[in-house]
Amino acid sequence: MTKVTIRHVAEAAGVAVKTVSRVMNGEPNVTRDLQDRVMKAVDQLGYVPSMAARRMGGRRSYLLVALNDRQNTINNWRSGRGNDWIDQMLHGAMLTCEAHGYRMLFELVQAGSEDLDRKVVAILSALQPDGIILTPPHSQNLALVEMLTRRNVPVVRMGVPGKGVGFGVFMDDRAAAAEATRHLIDLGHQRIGFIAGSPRFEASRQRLDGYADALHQADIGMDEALIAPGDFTFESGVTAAEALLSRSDRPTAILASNDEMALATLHVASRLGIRVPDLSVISFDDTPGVRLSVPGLTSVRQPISEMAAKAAELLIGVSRTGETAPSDHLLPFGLEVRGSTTRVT
Amino acid sequence: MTKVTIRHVAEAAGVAVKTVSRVMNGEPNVTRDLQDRVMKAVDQLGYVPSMAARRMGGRRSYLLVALNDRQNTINNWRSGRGNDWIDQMLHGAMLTCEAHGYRMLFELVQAGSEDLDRKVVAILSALQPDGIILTPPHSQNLALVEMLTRRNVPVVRMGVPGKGVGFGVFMDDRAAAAEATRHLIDLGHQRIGFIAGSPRFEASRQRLDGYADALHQADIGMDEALIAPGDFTFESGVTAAEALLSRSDRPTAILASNDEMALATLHVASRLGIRVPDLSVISFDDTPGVRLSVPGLTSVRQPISEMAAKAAELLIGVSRTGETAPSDHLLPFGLEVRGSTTRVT
DNA sequence: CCATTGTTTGACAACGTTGTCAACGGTCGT
DNA sequence: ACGACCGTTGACAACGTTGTCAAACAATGG
Repeated sequence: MTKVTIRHVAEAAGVAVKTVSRVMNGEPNVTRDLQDRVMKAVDQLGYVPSMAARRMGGRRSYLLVALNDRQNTINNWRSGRGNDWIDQMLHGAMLTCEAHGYRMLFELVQAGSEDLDRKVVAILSALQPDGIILTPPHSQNLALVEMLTRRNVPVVRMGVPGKGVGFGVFMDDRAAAAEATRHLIDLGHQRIGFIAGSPRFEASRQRLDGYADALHQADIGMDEALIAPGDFTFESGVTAAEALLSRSDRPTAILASNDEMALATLHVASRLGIRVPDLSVISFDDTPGVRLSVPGLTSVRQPISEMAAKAAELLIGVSRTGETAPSDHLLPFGLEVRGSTTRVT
Repeated sequence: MTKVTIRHVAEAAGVAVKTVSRVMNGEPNVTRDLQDRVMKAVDQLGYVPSMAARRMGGRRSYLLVALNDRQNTINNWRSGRGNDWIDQMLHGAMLTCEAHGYRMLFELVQAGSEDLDRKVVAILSALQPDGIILTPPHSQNLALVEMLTRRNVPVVRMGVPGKGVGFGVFMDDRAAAAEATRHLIDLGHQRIGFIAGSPRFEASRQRLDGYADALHQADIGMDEALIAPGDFTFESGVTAAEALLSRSDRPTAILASNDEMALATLHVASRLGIRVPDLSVISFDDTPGVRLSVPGLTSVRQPISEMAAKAAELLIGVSRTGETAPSDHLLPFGLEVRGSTTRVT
């Protein structure tokens, strides 16, 4: 019932403390016989090593830290509430972490704050993680990435290419936007509107470019009037949708740069008496709510949990073996087709 | 650039290591003079104590663990994706934790699993947290709570009354259901349907009881035919809504036991050609997506972040001072009125 | 003025693990 | 048969902090 330490296991198995340590860490050069004796004692006593002591004795902390910003995200929900990322990341990285005895701890830090560096350094000092995962918009902060690299903390940047500065785990936003647009074209749409995202995020430009790519490839002229600015908020989506849908030559389909603005578009359309067969809407991020809208929203799924799994894998790999992996890891996106996109009538 | 330990601070300030420790922990019996010298050195060097070493040396780990179940929740989204709790809890507890140098780590454990006890014990052994926060349905698991208590780990149970077994931080589901129902009655509704939740959760019964309370209080007879079973999934909401809305004497308003089933109800209503003025819908949980539906869904907001803040406060209090607080902490809910509830025509 | 009590400070051990290094015994090559 | 080498095992220090205890000193009461 009381605490079980490595010493208890060593005594029970009749071996040295260090031997138990070796077995627990899967180190080579332990005979089968001792290995079995130790494992038996471990099972019997229910021994689990203390992370704190591991960190003290050795070089690893068995801890990964994910740096999130809850305010400045692409796909947060209206009025700052709710952000799907943390939940999905945790879920995605769980298996990988569990398999290697690692944990993942989330830290919320606002990207704009003046003392960001100080805060991050404090986190490093207190937690001494074996690696750190940056989510947008932190992952775009090159100064931050370099500071971490200087301190020898392995870094994964989510949502952007690594380009040699830390690991990058990301999807191809441009290709995704192109595929989404192509999906609309294949359904017979010719006038396709676009609601842009905040220029603060690289992904915004990528998505616009992909949209342009697909139009160009299909020999559809790009009409600047069909491109409306937005900043990922519901309100900006309303404004943009009103601008697009009140035109006499209004588009028959709209590609919104995130779900929130797409839902705003549905909202406006409904108010204007425009129903889905007459307007298709497609968007980015596939956040949980979109499948529950009426109609369900077709959306590009960003592989957040897969990215997190890959991120954990990379960091644990570096921490375990010291081996360095390639910098860039491109993961496939998914186009989740639902009721909001239909063949043009 | 290299690691700054307490020894460096002690040397810089010209005091003993233990004195620095005292200052860092706000212990009494340190003269003003030394305190200032130490703080100056701390600021100058950017010293932040290592959590691991703190855990090794002292009795505290400065770590709280939140035990979540991602599969079996009231307000998860369709097909198991997305759960608002973790994000909100983290956000809610952040300030409290930060102020006391604590961290919060989330662990995902499935409630049904046979080796739940083993898993939890492993978490305790590895992390040695100063307290543990259980979310539904774990918070209902009395055996689990007792096991933790036996091991002297302070426990907060979220979403249920503590009743002397650990702390309970919760809202009054029954009162909330009553208030929601009353809201409908005040709008002139007399025939009010109810979609129940899974009996696996205590909250389901509470909500039904509250519904009954309000009807009774308003002298509206309860029609058993207006109560449809559900299990918190979108599909069950569809079935329930179809049953309720296809009646010749269909209700003019429906209270659904969670958002997902409410959205399903809107879905079905739309399909049947019933629009909002003719049907009001209200629900529980106020998950992020509901404000984006068309129309926005009126919902009872569960104070998750406030509950998490309170939970952290309680656990940190016990860990710091050893003082024990009252067991039960009732937090107010909020009724978020949006477009889905209107005066009966 | 002394005994007593309380306040401030520091020396040192302890926490549970891993890194380092040395000792031991066996195998191989000559 | 001997030395060199390798695989296996263990003794011991180290990690950075807090708990314990004692020393030095100041304040208080008789």
